[in-house]
Amino acid sequence: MDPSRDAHWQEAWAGAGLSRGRRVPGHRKFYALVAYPGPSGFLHVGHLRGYAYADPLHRYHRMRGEEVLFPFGVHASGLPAVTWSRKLQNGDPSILEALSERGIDAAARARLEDPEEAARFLGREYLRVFRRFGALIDESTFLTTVDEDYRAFIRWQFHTLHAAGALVRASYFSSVCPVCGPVAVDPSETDLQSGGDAEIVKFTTVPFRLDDGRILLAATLRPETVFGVTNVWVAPDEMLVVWHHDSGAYLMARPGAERMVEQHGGHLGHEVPVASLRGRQVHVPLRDTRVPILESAVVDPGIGTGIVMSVPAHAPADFAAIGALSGAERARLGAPPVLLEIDANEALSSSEEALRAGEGLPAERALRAVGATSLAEGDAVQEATERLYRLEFVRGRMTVPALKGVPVRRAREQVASQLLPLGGSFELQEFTKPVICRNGHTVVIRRVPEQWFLHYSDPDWKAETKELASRITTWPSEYGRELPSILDWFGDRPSTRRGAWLGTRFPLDPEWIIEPIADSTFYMAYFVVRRFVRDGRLKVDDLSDAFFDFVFRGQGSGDPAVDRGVQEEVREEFRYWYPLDFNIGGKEHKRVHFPVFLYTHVRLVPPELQPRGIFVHGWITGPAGAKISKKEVSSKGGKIPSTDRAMEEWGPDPIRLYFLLAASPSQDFQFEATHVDAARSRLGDIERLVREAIGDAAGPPELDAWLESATHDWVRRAHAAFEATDLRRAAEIVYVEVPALLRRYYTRGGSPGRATDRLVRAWNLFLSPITPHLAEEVGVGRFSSLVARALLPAADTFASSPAAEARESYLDQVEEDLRAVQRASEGRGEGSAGELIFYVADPWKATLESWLRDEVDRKEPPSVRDIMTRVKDHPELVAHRGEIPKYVERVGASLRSEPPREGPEIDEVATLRAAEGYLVRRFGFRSVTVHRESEAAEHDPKGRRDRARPGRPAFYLVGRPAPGA
RNA sequence: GCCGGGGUAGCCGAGCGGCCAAAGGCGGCAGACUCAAGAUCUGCUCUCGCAGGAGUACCCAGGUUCAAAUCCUGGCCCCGGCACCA
Repeated sequence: MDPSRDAHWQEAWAGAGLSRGRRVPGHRKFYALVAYPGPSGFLHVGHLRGYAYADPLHRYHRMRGEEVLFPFGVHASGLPAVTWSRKLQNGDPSILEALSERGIDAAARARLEDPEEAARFLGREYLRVFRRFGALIDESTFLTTVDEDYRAFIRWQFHTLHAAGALVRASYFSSVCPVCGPVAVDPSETDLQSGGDAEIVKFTTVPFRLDDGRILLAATLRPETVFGVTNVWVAPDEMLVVWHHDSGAYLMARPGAERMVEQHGGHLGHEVPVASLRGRQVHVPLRDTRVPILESAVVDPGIGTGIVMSVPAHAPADFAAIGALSGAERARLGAPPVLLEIDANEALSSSEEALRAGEGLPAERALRAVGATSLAEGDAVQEATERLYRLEFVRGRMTVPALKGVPVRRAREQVASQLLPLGGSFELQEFTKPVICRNGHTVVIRRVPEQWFLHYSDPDWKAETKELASRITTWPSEYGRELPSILDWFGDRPSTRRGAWLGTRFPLDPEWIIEPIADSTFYMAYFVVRRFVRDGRLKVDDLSDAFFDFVFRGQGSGDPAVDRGVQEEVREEFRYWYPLDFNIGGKEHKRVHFPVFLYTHVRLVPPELQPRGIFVHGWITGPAGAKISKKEVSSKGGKIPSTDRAMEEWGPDPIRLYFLLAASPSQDFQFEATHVDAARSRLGDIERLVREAIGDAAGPPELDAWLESATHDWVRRAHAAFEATDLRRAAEIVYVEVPALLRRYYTRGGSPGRATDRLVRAWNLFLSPITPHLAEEVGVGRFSSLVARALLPAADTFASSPAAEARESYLDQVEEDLRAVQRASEGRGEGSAGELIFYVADPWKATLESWLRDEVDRKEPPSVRDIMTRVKDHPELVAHRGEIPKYVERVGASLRSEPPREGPEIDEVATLRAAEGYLVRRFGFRSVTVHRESEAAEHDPKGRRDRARPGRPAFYLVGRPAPGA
């Protein structure tokens, strides 16, 4: 079809007001949306996937006569728009290019340096793209989460949640740039220059007291190994610093001390050179013993506190460091104690076994396993450390008297809690690698006191949410099974933060801004109200708590200052569209957005208004399943085209069809331009088939009956697939099966006429949900108004004829057999056959096979003996008793793996005779003749007629010599 | 580590106990059409074949079953999430 026509139909839909959701009392409704996107930049085709499912669902329901609502907004909260604006401000070339392509002049561009403006701009841009994609979005709902009316809504939501006891306060660790404010540390590096893949490690600090009362504060990941400490390491020639906290004074390296201040307060004091500690001893906590302070390069002063407790038996690095000491020093330390053992009953993997080979301390053996001998082999020592730690953590049990038999993972917690009352034991968090913010500052982890949390760990709230999760429909259903464990794992979440973020000020404390995940959990309800604001029937000032209490919860009588009638109308509107039928989103929402969406609805509305469904789709990936990178989306060489480029290249319908057919919605798949080409050419075929099928002449009655019946069947199945939101199945039926059916009808000798016309009318309508532009284009002249608002036919519009369908599948089977034989004879170079003679099985064989089938159903092996006993009493079969044993042998075994024959009996002879002309044409035979087995003796030179089975006629291909032979 | 998802023909991907040598597409081969190329259409695309069949196959190794790509056990490998990132 002509791609320039796409816009024509989009305007026609808009002109007809199709996208506008209307409340029609008494009509069924369908309300679904795609989880709104953040304004992080321009879109590529991958972003359209959710809409490729959402729009067909809406269109399907519209064509069932339901009222539908498909809203859209932009989740401007948080950093994405801020980051985008900053990039624009810094002259990011790809943004500048995209803007100039869209005709944005310098003045308009300058306005976009304001993040809120940028969010609105990108939102309108997304709307334009979705319109171009053919999605019928109700644009009167369009909002961003930084609009004042939305903020009023969010303030109400938080007042209400607070009143319901859903908010609590506690301290919290947050990644923050000391200059720019909070940042998200994640691999996408939206907020960062580098270090997005850093992980957070949590050290426990352990105090080692000097005789003078000062404390060396070591940091460890394995507090339980305090029982194996032989000495304390410090970095040679370093400077330590005193950290004052409460009444304590702790010595440690400066970087760690600074982290301690961030995370636990206090302040730093004077410096102390390591050299001044030389030769001194410290007391080991939880043990009545003293160990020496030693210097070693094993210590990196940047990690932890720069003070390391040495556990040579279990830490390969410590063992290696001891090896570098002088003999005298080593002698002073004595034999390092072994603290734990690996359960001998545990089955170990071969790599784990390797760690334990040979003699010596565990650390010694681990070093041997990786082939390291000295501290200089850093990577190998590191590997030994990681492998040994993992093994001991997962499989080890303590052997020290105080903790005998306790699994290491439990001992770790126990020791940590024993250390706590001693003072000086803190949690110290740090990144595994430097994290640098967008503006070049080093990101730190800071403790935020009095952070507001949403109290998702509340057992009652959680239980109610799990109950809701068990009621909703999920696609795929696996997600429904995952949800309970996700909800179990779900803990309290910070709901506010400070910094340069977009969002709504927290009404209970305007110092804080509501956190982006928390302000996007109930917005489905607000879309309904938004339309009234947009139409000017409500003003921002009208959106008071009293108003929302009434509209969403039916509490009170609304805001006295607002027109009563309008409030009641909004309430009605909300009651009409709610509950939400589907929340559609990518799999990234599985553990964050969808759970909080359920949680919030549980708190705010009664069960009958709580969500009905969640639809999760996978991602479009780059090669090898990797996440799409920036390079791949880049305008030139990128494999993933921008939305506009894709629309120009293919138009919306091929992409929509490609998305539906390429993979199951829940799976990730790689974008392949050649596959979109294929979808486009498939649509070309379909267009031709639809256009050619017009006519009103009757075809062969049996063929027409079959086509009619097959149509009954696919229409029924297509409805079932859409109703079950099995969109891929629906697409398969409409775009693969139906064209194949029509082609088969022609091959079988049908031609365009009344029968194809009827089929194609239904087909044309079914093309509309997924490829709406094509459906309109080919529907011109066939339908008086837009296809998009016509009603889909019911299956019963078409007469079902099991007999006609049985005849066709019989013929299918016959053709399959013929082809198998032809293949074999062609392999011998015999060329194609000239004559075809059929022998149709005698009726007694059907009786016999039904007996065999009985035995199979009873799970008995077919037995000649049993059959022969039954034959005795059966006059019809007695006559054939000579042939029966052979037949049972031949057919009995294969019957087991054949499906039972279903459907009505057919007249094989008549069916084959009716198909004579077809078979001649199809296979190029000179002639086709059909005999009953019992009457075929003189026409069966090769004795093939015995092979005939009910439903599988025997045949003889009278060979014709190959040309030239 | 924990929690998910996966490993299917040259490639992308359906299937998830018997109708499976495995949908659909891409790529490849052959034929039709064309002066030719492209586009389009038709057929083929694991191996063998003594006529509708046999053999080998769905990561590997075992097991359950009359029957396994599909169920179970154990390996190996890949991908994602792990907390504020929507």
